[in-house]
Amino acid sequence: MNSPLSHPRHAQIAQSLRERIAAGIYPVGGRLPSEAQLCEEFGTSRGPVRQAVETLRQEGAVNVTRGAAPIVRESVPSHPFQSLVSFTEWALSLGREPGQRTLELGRSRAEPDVAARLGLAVGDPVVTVLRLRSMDAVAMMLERSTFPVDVGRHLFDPDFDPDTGSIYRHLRSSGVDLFEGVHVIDAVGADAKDAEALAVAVGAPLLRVCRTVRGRHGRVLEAADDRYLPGLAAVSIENTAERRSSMLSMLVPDSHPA
Amino acid sequence: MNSPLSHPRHAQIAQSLRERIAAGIYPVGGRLPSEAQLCEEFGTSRGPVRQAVETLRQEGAVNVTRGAAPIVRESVPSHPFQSLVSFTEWALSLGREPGQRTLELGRSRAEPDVAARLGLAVGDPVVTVLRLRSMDAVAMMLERSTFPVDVGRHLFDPDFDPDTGSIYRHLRSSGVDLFEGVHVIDAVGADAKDAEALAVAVGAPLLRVCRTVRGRHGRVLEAADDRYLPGLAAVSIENTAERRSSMLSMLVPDSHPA
DNA sequence: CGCGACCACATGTCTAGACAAGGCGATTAT
DNA sequence: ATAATCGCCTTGTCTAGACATGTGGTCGCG
Repeated sequence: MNSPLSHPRHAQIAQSLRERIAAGIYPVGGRLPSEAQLCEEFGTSRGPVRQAVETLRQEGAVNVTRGAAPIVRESVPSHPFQSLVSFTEWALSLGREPGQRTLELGRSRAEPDVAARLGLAVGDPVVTVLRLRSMDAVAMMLERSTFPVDVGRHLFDPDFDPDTGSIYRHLRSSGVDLFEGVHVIDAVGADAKDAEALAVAVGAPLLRVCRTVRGRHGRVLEAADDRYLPGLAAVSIENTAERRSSMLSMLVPDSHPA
Repeated sequence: MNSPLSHPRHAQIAQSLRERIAAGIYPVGGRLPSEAQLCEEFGTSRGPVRQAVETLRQEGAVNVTRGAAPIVRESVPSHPFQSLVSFTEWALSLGREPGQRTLELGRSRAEPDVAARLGLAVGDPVVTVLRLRSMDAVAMMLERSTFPVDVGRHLFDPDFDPDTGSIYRHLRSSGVDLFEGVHVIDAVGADAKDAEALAVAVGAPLLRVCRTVRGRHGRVLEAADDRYLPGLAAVSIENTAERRSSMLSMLVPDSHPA
């Protein structure tokens, strides 16, 4: 019977703290109020307050130490899941104008590598998209995306224009539940298609991000290969000694060096 | 400091659960015992048990849903902080043999870019290391590392051999408290030094990881520029819709220095 | 045999209180 | 003036219990 239904108290408190930090009410380098003060202000016990502060700590917004109130960290804006999966959301969160030009869109049959990533058999039908993504009208990334047909068919909906809207927003509104993503990052030399679309020489270094997006029950809903122009984009990861990180691991291919 | 026996209960429970998952006692796809059962087994109230399960959830080891016991996820081994900062620890955690050859080691004066990252003035004295890192005797990465003098001076200790030991292990045992790291990842073309050390052509694509490691109070203790041969190493990041991630953000430089 | 309703059980959230351990400032001693 | 000390305050950990809410299997009905 809370006022904003379905939002638990700890989430409300966390959101309040986020907004106050963003507004400068709690300045960078300064301290948050103590848990006791927050308890009194929000009228709760320590549980929800501690959960809210813990959330902010995980987001990197505050530094928590025993014995003293949390310190507001220099702002590394944290990105919700959408920003990590959707180029459109990412650009908007940076205050920039996302753009896209669809170079190819159609049905085809899964190649072995894509089939493996999607969990399909080789030759199974899939939907593939090739889009050139830009930010503030500057070409930045070439996106090769592959969906199983029951997901990709939404891209042919009459109310969706792949040159205008965000694929992810459309998929979400179509009831596709994107839950988790794995990003594998490495460097590659531009192939012929990359070179033409991004206006670089063949073999020029590109930052490749292979995204594999799954639904809540683990089914792969998208396998993508994004190639970014270096210097325009980079991936930043932060971690501390306080906790293990499942979010980052460096991988070495199983195949041993030849 | 922290004796292993002084670990709080929730950490002990989390470690037990990790080991049981690794041993297959809780098989992948199966369910953990319910909180009530764990409470009884470990003789605690729900608090520590919930904290332990939450830790495993953040590490990506289990999927937690309301109404049913957590499901053990397909194992993506999570890496503690050390593995992300130390090439040696990383290699060992993969069961491989780390190697290194020190190409340069000495004192110099901070260039503008390094000075900015270390929080020093241009021309301040620093210690720089250039090492070729290998795994199972295969060259994999060229590491350019810079330390403030009061940190880097430990590299000249008579009991330390930069061609044998892990720099991080030595620094830690010298009392340097490495607490958090930021990794910025992009792609670059090999310069002359890279090309020679890694045996590739000038301009060949390399995966660059710029590490900035800080102590507990935010002081920068190391600024490094690691360049990996593509195909031998990649960075993997995982995140879900359940919570915001401060650990990954894609950056766009405001202006773009050569 | 198919299927919907139901219920036991699971996790999510919150309360109130207690003690332990560390930080930080004020006070005191050198 | 400087350094060590003391004590208050803050966070870390844990207990015991309560209610809300979602899952999944069972059982009965059609």
